Amino acid sequence: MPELAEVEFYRRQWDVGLDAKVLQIALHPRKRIFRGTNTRSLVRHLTGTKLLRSTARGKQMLFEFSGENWLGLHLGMTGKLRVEPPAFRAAKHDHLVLRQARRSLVFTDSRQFGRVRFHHGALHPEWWPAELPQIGERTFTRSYFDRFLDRHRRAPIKAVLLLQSGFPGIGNWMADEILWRAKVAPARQTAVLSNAERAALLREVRFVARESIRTIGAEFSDPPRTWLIHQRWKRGGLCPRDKRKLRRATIGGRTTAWCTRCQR
DNA sequence: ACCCCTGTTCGGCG
DNA sequence: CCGCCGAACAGGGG
Repeated sequence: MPELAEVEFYRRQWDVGLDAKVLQIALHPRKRIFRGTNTRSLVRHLTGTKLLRSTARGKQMLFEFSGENWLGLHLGMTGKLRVEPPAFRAAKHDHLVLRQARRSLVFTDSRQFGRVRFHHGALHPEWWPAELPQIGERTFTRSYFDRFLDRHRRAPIKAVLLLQSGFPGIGNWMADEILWRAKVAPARQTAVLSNAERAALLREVRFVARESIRTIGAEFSDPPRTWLIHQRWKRGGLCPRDKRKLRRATIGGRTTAWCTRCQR
């Protein structure tokens, strides 16, 4: 499920638990979701702390707790955050439950492609990409964008848009949406893109990120009906612009939908 | 039953 | 060492 805007939506689900203490923590340390994480340390340090704030960078979320404690969550393909009553019983895929007096904060992920990390210390954890320019920040400039594309000249632009080290938060549907709006075919190598095509791509990267956060990120409401996302998984889905049947193929390792007429 | 999947990581190859 | 690709991870839904 989760790309930039969905991550933002789920992060906010736990806002109701801000400024409240974590009384108890329920987890199963052997689950794959905790790979590489010291769960004993997590439980020992986090119990009794207060949830102070949270942020997201791309698809990664960071929850800060009192006493210099940091919980990193990644939703993978099927992760979700939600809130349940205090005495709620965790179901099979509810891998982490933070009990507060008034509620339980729940992290669930059936496929466990997501991840739970923990860090105790005064500064951000080393795995937190604090310096990586985010789409929508002033640091995400045309020259930064160009330099990233130039480092991946032989790859199809679709694959490059999916690289989290350059486009934090972009996932499969957003990449298709961006390419469709910019009228660029997904298999084009970045090396052959014109200056005008690069400009269009950067413009649409920003637009799709901003608009999806405004709609999906705030209320999980649908993006405008004219967006490709509403057509791309339908059998016989049509290009919203010229009503031609969308083509589907695997590009950059992922199923890709595009219009062969308006994307060149 | 069978095929599909909004993500990341790792090993192989050039 | 770098960039690119395909497989693997795991479970649920159509």
